[in-house]
Amino acid sequence: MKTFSMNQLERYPAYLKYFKELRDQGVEYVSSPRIGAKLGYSEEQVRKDLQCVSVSAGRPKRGRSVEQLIEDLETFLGYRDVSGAIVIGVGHLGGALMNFPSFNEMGLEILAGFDVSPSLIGQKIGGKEVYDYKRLHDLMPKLNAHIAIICVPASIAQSVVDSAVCCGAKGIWNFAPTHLDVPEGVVVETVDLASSLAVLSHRMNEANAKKR
Amino acid sequence: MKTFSMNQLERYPAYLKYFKELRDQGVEYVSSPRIGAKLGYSEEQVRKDLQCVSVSAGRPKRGRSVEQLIEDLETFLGYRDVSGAIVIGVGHLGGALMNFPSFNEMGLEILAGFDVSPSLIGQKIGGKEVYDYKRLHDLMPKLNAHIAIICVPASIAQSVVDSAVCCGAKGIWNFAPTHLDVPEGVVVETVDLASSLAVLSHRMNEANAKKR
DNA sequence: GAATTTTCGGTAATGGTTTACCGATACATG
DNA sequence: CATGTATCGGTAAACCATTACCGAAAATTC
Repeated sequence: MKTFSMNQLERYPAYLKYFKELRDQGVEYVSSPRIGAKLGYSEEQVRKDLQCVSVSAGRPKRGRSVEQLIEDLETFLGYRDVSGAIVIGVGHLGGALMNFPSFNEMGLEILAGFDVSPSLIGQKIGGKEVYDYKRLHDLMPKLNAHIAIICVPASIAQSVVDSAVCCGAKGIWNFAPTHLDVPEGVVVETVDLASSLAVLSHRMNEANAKKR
Repeated sequence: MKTFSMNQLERYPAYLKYFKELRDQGVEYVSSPRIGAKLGYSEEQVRKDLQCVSVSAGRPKRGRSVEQLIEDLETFLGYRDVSGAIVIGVGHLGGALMNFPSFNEMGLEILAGFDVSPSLIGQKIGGKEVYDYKRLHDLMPKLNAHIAIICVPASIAQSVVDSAVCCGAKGIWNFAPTHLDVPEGVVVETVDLASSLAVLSHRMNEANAKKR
């Protein structure tokens, strides 16, 4: 197995999803050009991406085994070892994530939510209990959760993260629009809607300018 | 103004957010090293990033004018011209986006939602009406919405996007976990949670492996 | 007002990612 | 069984992004 870049890593889930579709359709083999056409990548890029994660080689004129690719990618992405996570901040977004059905397929299990709002504490959202945020120190270690999903306002996100790290969080999935500092050994991944929107707007302007 | 990359574009919203915080604190000037320390970038990168969007030069020993930076970035990011958008699929996620308060600050105005569920049609979510999806062709042009925010299941996302494009959508903000094909002149930006999670998991594994 | 410090802008070097190309190989076809 | 074609893996080139460096300039200090 070769080395791979962050960009490649970001593409792998899309490959896996497509391969599962193919499997459901009964397709046994798939070629790089076909994959590229479907997902919007060049065939060279597809080949290079898959070479990094695939144990077996592709066969000329046929392509690669769909079943094998799925196995390789699931193993590579860690979808077969489940990590426990908690959601901190069960507002609209936090609640939506707790209701998200497909995290389980990705090796992520949301175990519980935490919030300060009395109207939420004790409720079940997406089948998981919402606990009082005060009980984080007590419950997070017991739940054996290593990922904290941060859905609180930006203004308090840093202090919430500090608490989560203190309770044993090794990964922070940050949905608050702010940069977070964490100690060595803890990882932060931020989902930044503002960035995504900036890219969309910019490309829309570009497309519009080109037209004229 | 120089050329800039997509990566830089993604960083600009974070800069802007920080500069607004500084303004609220009454800070008038800010230097690149200070910005970098706060946001986790190198000072060289900050300088290069800001040189691309800033009209005025920074001053040695002082830095750049916070007020000027905010103006430059807001103009550059298009936060001063508002685009109308609609949400298609008012489930947990779509509803959360309709309730999101800060899109207005980013030049995005959500005008309405569309869904097929009778229990949602006619409701108000985040102060905006939810209409029957059947009325998309009728209403989308009247609303003058150019962005469609896709929050439907992946299986129907492509057909929904085709309809939205047909109704005049020039930009697609895609929250469905699937690749979408659109005609020339239309832009798609996908928010891919699976990718983000893959990066988080991978970096957690790396951090964990390093520790030993 | 001279010396020191901080930050600046610009350019060069580095590192990383994507694209392009090429000979080899397995399958399909006649 | 020979020929043609689609796809493969690998390597080289091109492209883009980040990092490092340096002389200059504005503010501060003495």
